[in-house]
Amino acid sequence: MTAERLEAPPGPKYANLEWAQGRCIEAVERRGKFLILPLDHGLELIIHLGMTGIITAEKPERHARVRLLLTGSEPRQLYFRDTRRFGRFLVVPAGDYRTLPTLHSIGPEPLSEAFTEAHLHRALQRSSTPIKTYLLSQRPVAGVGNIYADEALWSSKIHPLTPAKEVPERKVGALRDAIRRVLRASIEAQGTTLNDYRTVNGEVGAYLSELNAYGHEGDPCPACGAPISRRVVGGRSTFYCPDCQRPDDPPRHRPTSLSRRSRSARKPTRFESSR
DNA sequence: CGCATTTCCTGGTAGC
DNA sequence: TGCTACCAGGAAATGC
Repeated sequence: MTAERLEAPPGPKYANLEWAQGRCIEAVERRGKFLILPLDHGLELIIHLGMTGIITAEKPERHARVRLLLTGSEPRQLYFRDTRRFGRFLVVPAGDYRTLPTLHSIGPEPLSEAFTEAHLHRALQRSSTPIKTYLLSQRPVAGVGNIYADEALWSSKIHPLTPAKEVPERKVGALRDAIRRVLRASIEAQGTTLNDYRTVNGEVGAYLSELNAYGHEGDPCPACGAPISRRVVGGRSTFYCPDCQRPDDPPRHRPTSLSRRSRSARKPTRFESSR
């Protein structure tokens, strides 16, 4: 194969493409959101699609960053198109992730047996950063992005600003299960298309219609009817139910319209008061 | 080291 | 219509 840099400036996001010259792709693997393609001669091709990246056999009219020439018995061309340049496409010595620090500290695959409640509990004990931000760091578990962090926290009734180590022990199992359930369901629906995302076959993902919190500011919470709130956490849009996801214990029973009314006059929660 | 904030990047759109 | 301002977010860089 060969890999040719097209509309892409020099820099760490598209590094060492010349090393791919003459190499063979030996496998296609994945860790979290990173694609890892082991090459011969002890190299690896690392691809991260970012927000808008896609691998396509058709030459894109715009934003083609890399062209791969596969020189097998049946030569093929593949293009990496990446409108917003949030993606990466680079060659590294196998396992040398010095320019990809997230791959150093990435957590277990969410759908693997390694991602247990005990693992998540231990991981959460290590950080006092807000649980939402910590999930996005990829450290406790791989592959959770902004949408699925919000959905999993909504499902497990955890306020996104809760310091990771303060997530109640009894909710850790629910969070682990919610992460797995949400990711499985989204994969089943071919992902979530807000604007740009397309599957490898060019189709939109249908999980958008299954979202309970993300993007639903002001809409009634599907669980309790309270309006979904939005605020910025760690620089990212964050949607949550201020009633289901209270910092302290959630209601024990399904709320009635009477108890909802009474809660609307409740004192601000610890996170609301620090705004 | 931990944690918070800023940066990268383009296209779509709200508002005037 | 044309302009500016802002928003979307994964991961790295920067600041303290």
